[in-house]
Amino acid sequence: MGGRVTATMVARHAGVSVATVSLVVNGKHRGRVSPANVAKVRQSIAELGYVVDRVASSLSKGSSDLVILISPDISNPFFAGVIAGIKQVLGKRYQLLVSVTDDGNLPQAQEVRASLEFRPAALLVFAPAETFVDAVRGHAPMVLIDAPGMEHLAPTINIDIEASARALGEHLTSLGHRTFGYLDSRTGSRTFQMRRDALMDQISGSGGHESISEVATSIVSYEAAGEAFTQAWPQWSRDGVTSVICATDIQAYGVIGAARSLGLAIPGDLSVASFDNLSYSAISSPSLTSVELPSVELGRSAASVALALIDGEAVSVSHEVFAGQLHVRESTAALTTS
Amino acid sequence: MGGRVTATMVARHAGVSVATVSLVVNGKHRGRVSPANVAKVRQSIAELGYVVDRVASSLSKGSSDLVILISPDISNPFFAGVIAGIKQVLGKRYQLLVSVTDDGNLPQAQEVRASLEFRPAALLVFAPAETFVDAVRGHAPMVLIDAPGMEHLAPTINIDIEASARALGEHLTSLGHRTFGYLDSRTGSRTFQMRRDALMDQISGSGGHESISEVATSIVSYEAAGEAFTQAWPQWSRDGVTSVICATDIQAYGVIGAARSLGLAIPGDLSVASFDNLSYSAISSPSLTSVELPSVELGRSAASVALALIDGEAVSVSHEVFAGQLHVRESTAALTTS
DNA sequence: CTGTTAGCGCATTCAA
DNA sequence: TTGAATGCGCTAACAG
Repeated sequence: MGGRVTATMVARHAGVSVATVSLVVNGKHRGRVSPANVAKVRQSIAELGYVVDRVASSLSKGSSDLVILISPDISNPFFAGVIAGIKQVLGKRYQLLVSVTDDGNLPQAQEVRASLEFRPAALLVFAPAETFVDAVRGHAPMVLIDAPGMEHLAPTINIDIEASARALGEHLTSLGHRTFGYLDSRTGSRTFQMRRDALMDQISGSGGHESISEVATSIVSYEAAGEAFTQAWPQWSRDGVTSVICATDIQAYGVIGAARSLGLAIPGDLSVASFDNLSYSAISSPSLTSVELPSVELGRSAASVALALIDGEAVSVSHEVFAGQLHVRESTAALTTS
Repeated sequence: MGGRVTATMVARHAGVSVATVSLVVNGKHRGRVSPANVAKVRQSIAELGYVVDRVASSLSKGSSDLVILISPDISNPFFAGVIAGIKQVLGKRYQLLVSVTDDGNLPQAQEVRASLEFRPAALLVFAPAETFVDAVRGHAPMVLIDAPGMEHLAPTINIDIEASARALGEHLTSLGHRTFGYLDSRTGSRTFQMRRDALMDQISGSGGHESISEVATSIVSYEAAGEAFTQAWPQWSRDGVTSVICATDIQAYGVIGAARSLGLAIPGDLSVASFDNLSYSAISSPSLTSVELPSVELGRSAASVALALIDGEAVSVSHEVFAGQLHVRESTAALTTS
């Protein structure tokens, strides 16, 4: 306390005015401040240990240097990749504020509005609910991540989930599977819905194949997924389900764990596959067949668009799409018995 | 743009002064504003869609409602637990800003200073380096998490890593293991050092037992750990190592993967154990013997102390300690052959 | 109880 | 090229 160094103190120390100090610290002194004064100011700044007060600066400028990412669930390591990508592109100039929604819910208008109170330079919203966009109304540049179907609302970075889902469907049908159980994510994000829809399209569209027998739902957690599976299995078993597909890897782990408890062999009795391709999926036992989602690229791209928006470039509702990649591993196998 | 509603506009709309509006929005109107005016203000706020500008508010008050967590590595799911715990306690009043350090480095003075620019209500620093504390000097209340040996600098929440490490050591020695390899974390945090030291104490102190033969080091990543193990194994093998202990679960996964590539059976040829007890550790194959670290409790406790500090309570350099819990699983087994 | 006033620290006019 | 003055929107002290 009391230890705060202000621009006024620097100005006095350097024998110049606050305005001069401001110009120097913001690098706007090209031909506006004499080299001698620039040097004096720099010296004083160093001696006094002055740091710009971003709060005051933000108030004066009308917007902060904060880029806020609103994301539904960072317990999924997938987000670590997204965040890493964002940070790479943002660099030192902007601080990333990660605002986590409660309980894996989709970002709502409320969260967006709360974030707006900080006058962020930009807002990155992951898998938003459909209803929230009005809240923003040109208050801050906004980029949507993984929000298929919302491209008309704001620049959006999407995963080409359809192609990936199809690839997964093809893989499983080619192994002889005909009846599937699907474990969805309860957050109800569009992206999850599309994963499921594209899969069902592929499977039922392959001619003569039965469609997914039933859809169980759980929040994205190991335990919840295990419980959901345990509950669904009696019915699924009667329906002849030979393969379970999960919206996320974490849920697949839960299913595998629960299936073991039920005495099922993976992939002998049941094939399991999912979306995310976390690192562990390569080494788990059985290793997990999974669709790799380009998390880092997603983050990088979103941040790039945000920067362009901040700089006033009229990003024409860009709609970038990154493709996923299917990794076939031990958890899926051909149907051996009938 | 142009759409920003200010307190002045609300005041005019409600026919009162800005001061009254301020009192109402801050809930400080108990006996200071007439019920009639409170109602009018509330009404106007709703009609106009007014939101407090936290930037201006922060400048005026001298500190923001931001609680900043500086953490070295959110790609480790362990942190998701810590963050969840913090958010539980912080509630709606304070926003949590997660500031991730680059590349899994320990939080340095630089990160702390940058965070200070936002005038946070409090700072939570995870596994800090020893050199950084001067940067804060009473600018903001600070709580250290998992920082053994730094209790004299600030209120600290620690894991009782010694007891856990001892439990792990006992488990392994009781299985007949006498020679150990240890895979450390390169970040060099005190907590990692203590994990190792306590283990060595236990092992060598058990009388007649050989101590850990050698210490390999890697950053906390699956790949790096695998490489470190592959490099260390020839020597370890000659030394008679029968058990490898890792500073984190993620590294243990790497070791298990690498060991497999070398044709080693786990736990037949080699027992593996570690610290963290991530969810996956229960279902990996072999499932992993691991010390559970109380991540959520850690976060909750740190946030509680932070709130107390914010409220001006003189937290007497509290030094809370949470115990870990050993989960024995398949990756460790008794020595069968000699 | 209520309104008026004076900053918070900085960026940005506008004169000089 | 520089400095003094103004305002960003709000809170807190003060006066009514």
